Amino acid sequence: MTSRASKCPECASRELNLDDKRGEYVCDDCGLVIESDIIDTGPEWRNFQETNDASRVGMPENPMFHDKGKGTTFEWKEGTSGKSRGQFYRMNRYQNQARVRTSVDRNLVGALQTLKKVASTLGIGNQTMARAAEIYRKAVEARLIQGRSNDSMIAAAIYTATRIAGTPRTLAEISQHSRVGQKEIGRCYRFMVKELKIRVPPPHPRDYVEKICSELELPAMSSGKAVELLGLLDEVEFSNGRNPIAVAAGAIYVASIMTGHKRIQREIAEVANVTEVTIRSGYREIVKILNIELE
DNA sequence: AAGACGAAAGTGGTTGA
DNA sequence: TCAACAACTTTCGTCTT
Repeated sequence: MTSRASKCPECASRELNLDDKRGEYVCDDCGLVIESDIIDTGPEWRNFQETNDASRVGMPENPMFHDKGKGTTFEWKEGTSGKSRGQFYRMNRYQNQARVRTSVDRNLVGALQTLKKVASTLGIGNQTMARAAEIYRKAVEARLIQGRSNDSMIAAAIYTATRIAGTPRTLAEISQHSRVGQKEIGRCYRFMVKELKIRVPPPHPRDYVEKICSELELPAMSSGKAVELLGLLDEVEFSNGRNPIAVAAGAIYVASIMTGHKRIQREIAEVANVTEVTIRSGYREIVKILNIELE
């Protein structure tokens, strides 16, 4: 049984949504702000935008650089004389030494490279990658890395970021691309989320529909139908305690038949990484609950 | 032959005493 | 800490088209 940790303490609703700009979780039903100041992904130049004070506040921070892109580099152009070239070289070197001085920064330099590599082989977008970097930075700053390997914490940060972004990757997927075992990633994830007080919404079957459907080359009509079915299933809390991927797979099977683009159970089972048996029992329950006649 | 079906036994994680 | 438990997997023989 999968536990559903995040519930609204006020009205017990499970509809908690992340307000990206404000870094808050808000209950859809009663509007209660569950926790604030989680991760601020908004631009850092609000001072300039929100007031008429035109003071210069610098570029938005880029979490993919260990110093968030704030460092200075000195450049020379073709034709600069040998003497000043040497000067520029020294200036850059001092500057770089200064930038990488603290232990946090030293850790971050290598880690962000690894993070980028792992995330891009997983096909994770820049937004989510940046969020993972931000989470990882917080973990380093909170001294959570000691006793754990960098790589496993990087993997955990990526896992967390994809879940928050609503495009969750499985532990197995991340494990495959990162040389860290699933269990280890899971352990680090739980530890990190707890220590940094990050609220991660439970994954919804809907989050997996796009990915599975596109791998099956199903048209938007079918994925739309699947999402629609999942919406109806929500009303009876069908997916409670179930593997959301399995639920999504079952709904997609039904939707593929209903929309005339049938995919066989084995195909769906393969891309969703569940067994045919699971899809079978899932979809049988779905058609029963929703009173759907197939064929 | 391909696809769907479901029984039986086993696994790993959660729950509640 | 441990047993009970639901969901899920693996395996495999059977039914349907």
